[in-house]
Amino acid sequence: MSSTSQAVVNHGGLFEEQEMSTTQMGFYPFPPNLSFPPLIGCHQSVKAFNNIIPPSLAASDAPSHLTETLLASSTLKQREDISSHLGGPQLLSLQRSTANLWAWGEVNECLSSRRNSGGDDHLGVCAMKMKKMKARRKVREPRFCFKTMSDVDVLDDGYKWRKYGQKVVKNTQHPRSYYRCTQDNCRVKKRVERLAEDPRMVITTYEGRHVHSPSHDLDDSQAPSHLNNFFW
DNA sequence: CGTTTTTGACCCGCGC
DNA sequence: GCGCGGGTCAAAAACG
Repeated sequence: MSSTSQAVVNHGGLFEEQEMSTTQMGFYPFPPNLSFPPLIGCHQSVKAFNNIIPPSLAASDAPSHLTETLLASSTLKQREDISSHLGGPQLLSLQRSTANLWAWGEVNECLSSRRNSGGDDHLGVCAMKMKKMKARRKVREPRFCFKTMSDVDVLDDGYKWRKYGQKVVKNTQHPRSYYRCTQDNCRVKKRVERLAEDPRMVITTYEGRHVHSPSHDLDDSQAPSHLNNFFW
């Protein structure tokens, strides 16, 4: 377990691993394998991230993707902090595109609730807000989006996807593709689109949680038991 | 022939 | 109430 996704779990305890109850709605803004403490604390779950982030991106040779993920999930001030912390002028900030509006809203709500309550109970407040939003809107599955520079639109994340729609969204020249996990009873969806400002960048948005392991691991149906902890 | 992709139609939430 | 736009459906086509 020297590199790869297994190492992702061993993040030195910087993140407090928290179980997510089925009643909580969640958005997971931070990859847990960053080498510095989180700047905000929405629902953080190591399991969540290992489930959502494609193993190819969680690999140790792709740290820039994860820092971009972090930046994409942060406020402007936080992005500045992160950039100065990492000293990375190459780091990019993600525009608040329509693809991320919901996610941004959740981050901001969690941020404000933490500021106002301050401390240990922010998670509870956040969960309550999520519940309210769930009641107000339709079904809100946990969402996570990130961007990466890639020639291919669909990244190999270990799961099997079936395309069920494509749409040209306003003010963009590249269509947005809609995929659904092919596994029975698994309602996870993902959207893939290219950034209008920089077509080299692919924005992938995952919605929902897988109820199974990646298809790669299903080949021999006798995966090590500890793997079950990765996927929720 | 089963599975996946394509694509126009339809649905529905939201702003005006 | 209406129109717009994003998301989904489903039939047909394409693929392996």
